[in-house]
Amino acid sequence: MRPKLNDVAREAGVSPTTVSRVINNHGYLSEKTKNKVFEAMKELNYQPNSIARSLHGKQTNLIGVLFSSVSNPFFGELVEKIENKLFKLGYKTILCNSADNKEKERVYLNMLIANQVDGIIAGAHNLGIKEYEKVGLPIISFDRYLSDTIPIVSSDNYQGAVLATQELYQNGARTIYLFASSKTPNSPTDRRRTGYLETMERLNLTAHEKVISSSMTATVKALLIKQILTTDSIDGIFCTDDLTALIVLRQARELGLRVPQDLKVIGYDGTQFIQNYHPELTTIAQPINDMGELLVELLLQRIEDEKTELKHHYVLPVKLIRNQSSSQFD
Amino acid sequence: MRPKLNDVAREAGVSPTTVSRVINNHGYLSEKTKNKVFEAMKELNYQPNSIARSLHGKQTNLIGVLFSSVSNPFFGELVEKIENKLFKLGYKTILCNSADNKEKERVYLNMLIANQVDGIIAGAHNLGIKEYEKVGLPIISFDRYLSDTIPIVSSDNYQGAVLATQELYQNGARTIYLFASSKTPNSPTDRRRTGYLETMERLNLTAHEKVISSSMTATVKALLIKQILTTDSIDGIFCTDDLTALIVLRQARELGLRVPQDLKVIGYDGTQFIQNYHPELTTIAQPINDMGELLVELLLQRIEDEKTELKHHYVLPVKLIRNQSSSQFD
DNA sequence: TTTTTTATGACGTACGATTGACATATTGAA
DNA sequence: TTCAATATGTCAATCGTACGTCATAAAAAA
Repeated sequence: MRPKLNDVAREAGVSPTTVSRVINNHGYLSEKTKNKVFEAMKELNYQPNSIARSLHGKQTNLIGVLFSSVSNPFFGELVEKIENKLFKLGYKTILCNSADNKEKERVYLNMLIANQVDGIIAGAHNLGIKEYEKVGLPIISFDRYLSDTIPIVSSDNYQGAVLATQELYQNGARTIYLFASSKTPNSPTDRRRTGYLETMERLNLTAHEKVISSSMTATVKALLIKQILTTDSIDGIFCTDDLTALIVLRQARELGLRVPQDLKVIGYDGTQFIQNYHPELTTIAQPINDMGELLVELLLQRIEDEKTELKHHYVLPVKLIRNQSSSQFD
Repeated sequence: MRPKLNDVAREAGVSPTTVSRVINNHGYLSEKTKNKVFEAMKELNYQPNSIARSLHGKQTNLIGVLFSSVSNPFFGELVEKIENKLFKLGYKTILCNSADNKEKERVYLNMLIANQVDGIIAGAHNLGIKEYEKVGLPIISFDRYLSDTIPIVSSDNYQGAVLATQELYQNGARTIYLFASSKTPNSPTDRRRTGYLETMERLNLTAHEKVISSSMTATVKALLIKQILTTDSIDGIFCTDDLTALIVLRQARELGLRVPQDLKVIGYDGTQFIQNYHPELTTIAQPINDMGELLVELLLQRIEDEKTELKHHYVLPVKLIRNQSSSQFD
């Protein structure tokens, strides 16, 4: 049986109240007593039962972190940043991988409520506004609109797309395609799409959109992309995520297309992973670190004071990482 | 204020006791009352406060999942499997990224205890046996020895190394190097090392070991590897992880070494990610799915009955995934 | 009709810690 | 010496739920 507050009191030769006071640093306390109590705690390897403390209305210091999947390096890295920051501030991360499953997301949401989490960082959004609004907990959303009261943190998707399209253009591409992972409004991909479309228009070029759905397996994506590369005559592709860009590079190589001479490719996300292991890929890097920090920062502000005025949308700048896949002399 | 059991009782026009009975399906209950209660629960959007339930001695249904980092695709995928399985069985995952930091790991361990987790899956091990033994909770370890009482789940590291080395040999390599991510006993890498060494001996070949420390950045690794490839005359490399293998492939390409003609390379892990995005790499695939399932399975057995007899070491079979990096005709 | 079985309510205690009210003792300063 | 500040103890209520004990009533079986 784990030791409890009373055991510590007995061990230290003080009253339970005093032990509680020491733990919470509450009221008058002499150094001597404090030390006695601390020693007793160490001796018994005592950890205050946070369940009991939470029941008292104290915070649980639990934060629900809801993403579709951590096996995607982008989310893996973002979740890692978030977890790190939360840990530093004394919070614990409950990891929820919704796998883009509406039902799972709903169950998770309820579970988080039942577990009295202090707040939620939501990076998976398959549910409607209503479901999120009735949660009644501080929520910060990553990169997607949930409701008018839930702040959003995202990278500058529009500007990223503009940069990407311009980069392709400046390096000589004229038949520039967009490979988008989905085509849903309210999704970040859609701002990237808009950025692409408007830039193409400004450049007086014809836009070409292809949806490479994120629900497809890599093999199917590869097949589809190979087909597009074979039938269409393309010299520039902006992929709304790096992983799709990797497939494009591979298919291009297999088809004997030279990159960047025949085909310029640019991705989006710019994870550390991509930078480390695919330094040939030009990409729009999201500020993963800053986004993680900000998500946590804002959430904690809301937790400390639920009436804190927050902007509805925090847009963080992106950065073009120019590499060989778009520019011969990088 | 969130609704409580009493509110539900009032709403449903029954006694609190009855509501509790409905929730826990305890004692005699008519369909009619059940429905009334369920409707009231839905009406008020009521979620039993799991904090309060836990305090009452029930399980918390929280599991601590301790790994060094989820941004590494291998751990990302494994954690995802674990989280999935746990979720299916009604458990919640508290994610802990120790970042190979001893202090962080210790703090996390204490935190998990304070949070009354029902058990721990430990995939980060920088602490000594004692620290893990005094946790006093069901623990299952991934791929590393923690103590005599803590079961281990791992892939067949020895056999994997044997397969890898043989594969290189059978494809003609004779100067076969081992690129190991560390050189600590008790670590899985060490069994891979042993497998390599013994196979080399059996083949009457001279072993060559190089440590490519996992604490180095990708750039430094690349530099070091380039140097080795330049000075030493090598025709086969077994890397104890896939990411290092990727760097080797890239450096070889930059040095004009043809793979697999001049140099054969084989990695270890075989994540879905590698299979999707680097289908050229021959690798020893760990059964990530099975390992995740087994880790959870064993842990829950221990939780349900702490005296369950478990084997001390569960070794799951690995599979050679033969691709172009080791064999010209794959 | 009598006895079981089924269905619900009322009440109290427990889980482990927090916290306020109140009492008492030991200091040190005025 | 006397008052205030400091230091500790006792006691009880509280958080939201679970569940055992009793009591009671209705429905079903004997």
